[in-house]
Amino acid sequence: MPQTYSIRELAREFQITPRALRFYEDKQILSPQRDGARRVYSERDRTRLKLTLRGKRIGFSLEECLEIIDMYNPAQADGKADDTLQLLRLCQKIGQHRAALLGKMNDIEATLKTMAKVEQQCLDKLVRQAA
Amino acid sequence: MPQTYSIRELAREFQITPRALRFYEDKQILSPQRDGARRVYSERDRTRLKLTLRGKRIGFSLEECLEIIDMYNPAQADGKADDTLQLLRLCQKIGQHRAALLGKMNDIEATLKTMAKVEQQCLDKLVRQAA
DNA sequence: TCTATAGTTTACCTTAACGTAAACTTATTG
DNA sequence: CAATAAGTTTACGTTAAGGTAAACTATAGA
Repeated sequence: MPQTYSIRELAREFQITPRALRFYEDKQILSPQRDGARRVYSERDRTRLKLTLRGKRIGFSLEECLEIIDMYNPAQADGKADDTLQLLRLCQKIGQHRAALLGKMNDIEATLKTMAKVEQQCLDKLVRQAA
Repeated sequence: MPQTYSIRELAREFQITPRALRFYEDKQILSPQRDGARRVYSERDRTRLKLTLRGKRIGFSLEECLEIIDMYNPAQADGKADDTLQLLRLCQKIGQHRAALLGKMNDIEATLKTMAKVEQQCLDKLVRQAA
């Protein structure tokens, strides 16, 4: 039988509160099963949560996270499958997201460079003071 | 004489509103001079704005942006200059920020990998449909 | 049986980052 | 001189992402 998790287990593992998990459910990011009234999270929920938190860390809103996750999640294997147009649109979206991510990478690299400079100046001063 | 900018010029250049610029001033990020009542932004303000927007794009709050900018800005050349302890603390902070940024880079790379996979699957399907 | 412990829903509160509207002041221009 | 256009302050509104409190249920252990 497949792994499942209680709300507290997931909360503890990812260092968030149960409230946040319920909130994400409200936002359609998670959709746990129920055991009576209790939420029972599946491995799929756990994965979606992980991706959500990853998205948040790089500055995406929950709405954006949801869009990205749903996009990359071929769970919609409904009857008629994806038609050509859908697939092409997906490719377009991927291109856009890739551009956004590469932009963020550039921003990070630029910041890292500045930091390295400041660190050098800083160390130089320290050396001079210790001399 | 040094370059200066009106609120509208800066707003247009960075695709934000004058309101946002006033807001950043309120948050101590910018501190434009005045010509009567009008704000006159210096090159320094422009740079700080640029760094702020860069920080925002990689998911930092305005408060974090301010901290980072002030840290990397050796404008506090006050009388007694930086003492050893201050410099060491700065190095520590830089280390922390670097770790955060590297973490974000990893998150981005992981996302890019997933995207590439999905794109491949997508293109495979398209090829099959077109065949 | 009493009491922790984990869980639930409902509902209002909070913070960040602005948006929006009102009411008013210069500066320029037809 | 009237009318834009750009700017100002003050103040209330809004959205996202939860926090927090109240009131209640279910279950496991002393």
